[in-house]
Amino acid sequence: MPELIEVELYRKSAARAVGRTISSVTLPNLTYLKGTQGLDALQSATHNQNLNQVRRKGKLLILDIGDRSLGLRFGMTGRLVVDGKTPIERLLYTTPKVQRNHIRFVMTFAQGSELAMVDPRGFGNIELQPDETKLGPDAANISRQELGVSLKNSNATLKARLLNQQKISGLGNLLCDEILWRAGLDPRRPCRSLKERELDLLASSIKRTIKVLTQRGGSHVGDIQDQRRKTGICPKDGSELHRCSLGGRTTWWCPEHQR
DNA sequence: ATTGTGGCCTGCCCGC
DNA sequence: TGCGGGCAGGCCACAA
Repeated sequence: MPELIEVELYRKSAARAVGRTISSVTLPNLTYLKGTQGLDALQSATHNQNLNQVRRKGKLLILDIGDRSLGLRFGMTGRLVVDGKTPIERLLYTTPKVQRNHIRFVMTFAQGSELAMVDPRGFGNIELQPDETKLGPDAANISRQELGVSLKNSNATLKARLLNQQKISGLGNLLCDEILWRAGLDPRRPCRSLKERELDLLASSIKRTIKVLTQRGGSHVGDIQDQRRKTGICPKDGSELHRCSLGGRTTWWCPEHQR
């Protein structure tokens, strides 16, 4: 469940390797390489090149290498390990143990040490020159006006739209539920039904929730996280939370105050 | 075009 | 006790 908050931690962790020279990359399973460029292209694009910068857009971590870019996607269970350290030991829905066959990608530096991706379920991938324009504005920086554009004229449910990385990037299932719970908005609402005042609320809830959960240390430490289960109770008003599937993801919300 | 669904894959938990 | 089914959710291919 690496969402924007976790990937931002990965970015900071990877930043320690900026300025190093890449001596080799290892990809135990070729299916982990996504896109049109093959292994040869990846190797020649990285060999003896410098890691110039590390950026993030949504859940995509971007390594600028020489004059190329390499995108890292972590799927549900992907962790970044830099110089043998990972900023997140415990990830929801997966084990903290590092198994050899879960190592999906290793970048070795001439200066020593390495940057690696560990991903038990293998839903993540890497891609040379990922198309960053496919991603909507980053949720951590999205403006009120951009949010309006992302949601307007859509019949999709609010929840599904917030999960759509092309419209707004970086939010995953847990963050979405927390954001909507805090904003008091029903996740099943069609986007186009939102009033201006409600969009204001949503925009500030996105900002606030990301800030608070970043301080707490992850997407999984929201106020309703412990209640995302059968007979879970709304921490605000004590109502029993409802559950349904929206955008293909399990959604929990409070029928009392989320309207 | 837009929106919804299923499947990828592994590990954990629950019930029989 | 041990096993198997269900579930977790990021993302893509595909369906309606």
